[in-house]
Amino acid sequence: MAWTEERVTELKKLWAEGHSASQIAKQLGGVTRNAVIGKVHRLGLSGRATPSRPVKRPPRLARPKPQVVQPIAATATKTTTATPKPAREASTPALPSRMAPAAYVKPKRLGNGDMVTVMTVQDSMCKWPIGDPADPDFGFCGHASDGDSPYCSEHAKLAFQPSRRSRERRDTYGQTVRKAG
DNA sequence: CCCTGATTCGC
DNA sequence: GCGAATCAGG
Repeated sequence: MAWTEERVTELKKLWAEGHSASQIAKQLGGVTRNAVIGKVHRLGLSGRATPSRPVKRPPRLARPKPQVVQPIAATATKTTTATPKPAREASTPALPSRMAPAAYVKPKRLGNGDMVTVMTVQDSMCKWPIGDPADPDFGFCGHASDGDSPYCSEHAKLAFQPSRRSRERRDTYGQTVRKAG
């Protein structure tokens, strides 16, 4: 497929609209995304609004030649192919930068008893939810958790009950909940 | 493993 | 000029 003026125009348009190279290639048809990118570069309109990163990588080495077929030359000039083992780079001295644990924030009385909030709950504290997450007063139990459990011994019992009869219907919990953060 | 754009280079 | 191969990264 040749790059006719029309196709180039379309390419420019789609590219300007922010479509990805693969999208454009798909729409134009007959070309791969590589072709699109190549054309885009040749047209000199490569850097639009870079989707994510500025990406400034150092110059890449020239494309190594695969040299798939290697018929044995009559005049064997190359005797041995030295295979230099890439010496293991010196490992970066790991910085012992360990973040100091956040200062313990003593749960204040929020009018919710011993409850802690999402801001104050932390490790070793029972994370059993109290109240409605949508509620401003929502918080957690906050009692000492039971070992590895995220809950205190009391709530752990509630949290890990064997099974609820059976989950006859799985309607409510499909994949609907995803961004309830 | 999916995707993205970037680059090189044989054609 | 073209685009596959490859790279570098999200």
